[in-house]
Amino acid sequence: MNTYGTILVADDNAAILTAMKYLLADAFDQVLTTAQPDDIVKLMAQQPIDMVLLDMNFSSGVNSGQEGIFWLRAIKKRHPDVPVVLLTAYADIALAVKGLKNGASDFITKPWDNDDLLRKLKDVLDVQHEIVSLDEVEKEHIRRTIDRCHGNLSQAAELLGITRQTLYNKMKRL
Amino acid sequence: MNTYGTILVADDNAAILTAMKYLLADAFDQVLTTAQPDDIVKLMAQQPIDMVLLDMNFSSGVNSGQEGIFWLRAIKKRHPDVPVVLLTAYADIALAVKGLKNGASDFITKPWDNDDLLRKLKDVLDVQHEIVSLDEVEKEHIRRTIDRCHGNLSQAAELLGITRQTLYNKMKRL
DNA sequence: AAACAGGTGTCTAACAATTAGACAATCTGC
DNA sequence: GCAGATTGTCTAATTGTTAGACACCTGTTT
Repeated sequence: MNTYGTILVADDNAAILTAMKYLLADAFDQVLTTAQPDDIVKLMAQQPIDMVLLDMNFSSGVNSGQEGIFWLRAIKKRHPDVPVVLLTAYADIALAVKGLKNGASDFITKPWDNDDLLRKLKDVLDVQHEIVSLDEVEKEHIRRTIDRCHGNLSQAAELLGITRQTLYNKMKRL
Repeated sequence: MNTYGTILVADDNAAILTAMKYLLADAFDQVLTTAQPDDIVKLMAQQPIDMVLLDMNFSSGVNSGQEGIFWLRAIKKRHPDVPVVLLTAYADIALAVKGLKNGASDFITKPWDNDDLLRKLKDVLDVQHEIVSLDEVEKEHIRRTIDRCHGNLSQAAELLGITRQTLYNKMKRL
């Protein structure tokens, strides 16, 4: 597998879109670009997108990154599993933290290093979690809930919305 | 509820530990401090800790933050659900991203604003305490898996480790 | 010391969910 | 148009879940 599927690049600067098209052409099957953030969700509804590279400063006069956070949320709301990598000209720690808390996979500052950017995008797609069985998810959530209840099984069962006996059974089987 | 439990502050600067003791005394039941990172896991094994505030630059000559990442990983490995907030003197975006990717809840730069820091710690603990029923976790995981299979229910059921009929039933009930 | 409250481990019997297996109908790629 | 995969639906056997109950243990209150 030497291709990483379809990537969508959203930036209001046409020059950056062109640069990205060339930079990403080798690694990705298809490189879509748009200068209009409204198109992101539309495009994602029309065809499967494997990754989004999103500029944080769409409204040209605004550099708070709030615009980018808004579109990030819009993407994550509909497609929580599609990784979004953020791109910004302003190296702002608070913005990076906010972006990651809202589900972004990485945060890259302009000007970027081509090799570094490619490596980061590939890393994100490589690490993208494999699908786990329902049982494993259940087991993990039970483990964490019991941990949070400091070992109190009655309380854990109540929080989990199951009976204490069912919790016993699940613990035995898992 | 005007108390947020026990917080552990780890920083090799004694002055900062003292400052934190005073700053956090009102909001937290108990404020533990240590200048030795080895003590963090030891203390957490001895008593329940609700939150860790971790300095990123323990080895005084080193400012890469690698030391902090190491201890963050050590904490998260044993206690994945205990929130860890990072503290650093060097506003480094790459370090902040790495910290959050390794499970940190927030990232604060020195010098900090007292009110801002308190608010961030409280925010972390407020969202932390949300408890999710097993059904909701199940529902969410099913939704995501079906999404990833592009709507192919047979494939989704197989990945989830359940039968197609069971998947139908769960979709109806949830 | 006795009463109490909360948690544990275990059991039963009714009920609900899951399973394998089957079937025709529909969708999809070639 | 055809073959393979997917869907929607069904049955009967198996398994899991539930409410309720019981004795037991541990700390706390009276």
